[in-house]
Amino acid sequence: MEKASSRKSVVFTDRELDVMDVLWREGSATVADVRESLTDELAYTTVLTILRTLERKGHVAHEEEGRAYRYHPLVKREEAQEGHLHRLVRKLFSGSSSALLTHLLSEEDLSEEEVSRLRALLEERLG
Amino acid sequence: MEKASSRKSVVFTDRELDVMDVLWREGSATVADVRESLTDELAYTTVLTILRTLERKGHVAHEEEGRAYRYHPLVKREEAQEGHLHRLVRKLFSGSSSALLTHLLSEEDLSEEEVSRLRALLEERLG
DNA sequence: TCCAACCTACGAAACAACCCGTAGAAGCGC
DNA sequence: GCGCTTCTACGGGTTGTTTCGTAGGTTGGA
Repeated sequence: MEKASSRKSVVFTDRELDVMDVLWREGSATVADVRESLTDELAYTTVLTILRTLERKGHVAHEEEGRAYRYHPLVKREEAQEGHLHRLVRKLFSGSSSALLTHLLSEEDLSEEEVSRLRALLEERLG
Repeated sequence: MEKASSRKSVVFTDRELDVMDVLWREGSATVADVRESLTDELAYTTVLTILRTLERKGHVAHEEEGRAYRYHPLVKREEAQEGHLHRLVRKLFSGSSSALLTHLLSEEDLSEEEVSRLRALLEERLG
């Protein structure tokens, strides 16, 4: 009997990611906080709706703070990164992480500093 | 005046990716071909609809072959990889490619061979 | 007290993704 | 010719995303 990992990979929509990004950066935030931190100008109720959706999906929770709600993330940024990354690898890179890495190394513009940091990481990995 | 890069980054939906994957692997394919190559069992017309959508979006084109259509991709897999990757980096990794690389190196299971291949790539990059 | 400001709840419109059924054209076999 | 198969065209249903307006509650101050 296959006992699969019961953890479902975490994936967000574009707008949800914008909102989650604020929560991850600030730790927690009210609706007004989120709205102010977003680069796109959205109506107050729009932000609230997104947060309510995220809560329904189990990605955030809230507690009352005065007459407002304070929302905080229930999933870590790292989990989302992993979820989206796995998806990308599976769907576009034929399941090969190294193909993605190769692509990144050759296509993206990395600073000298970044390159050498990666090299250090690889060395450690090989060590 | 800001003259932005006129190239819009190529992004596909999940199902579209499934279909594009077939076209990229086979070079070109008829509706029936695509349908057979897909792992999920979809109705014939469903596959056709997806292909027509992709054509409307300018991602594939077709020519007649006998009484059927033969579809072929207009965008390269690499372009899609780049598009999705950029999106991921921008939305989840704060625009830092190296953060993604670091994540990949530490989290994913890479074979020894893959690791050394990457090291070679990195050396080349540094040289 | 009463109004303006701010909050949540709710509904709904617009659009896209996803899936498929039916209609109708075209060809093959008998 | 006639029926069966195979193909495209088209429309529609369901669900999810995104956006916002309106309603109604609460609070702080004039």
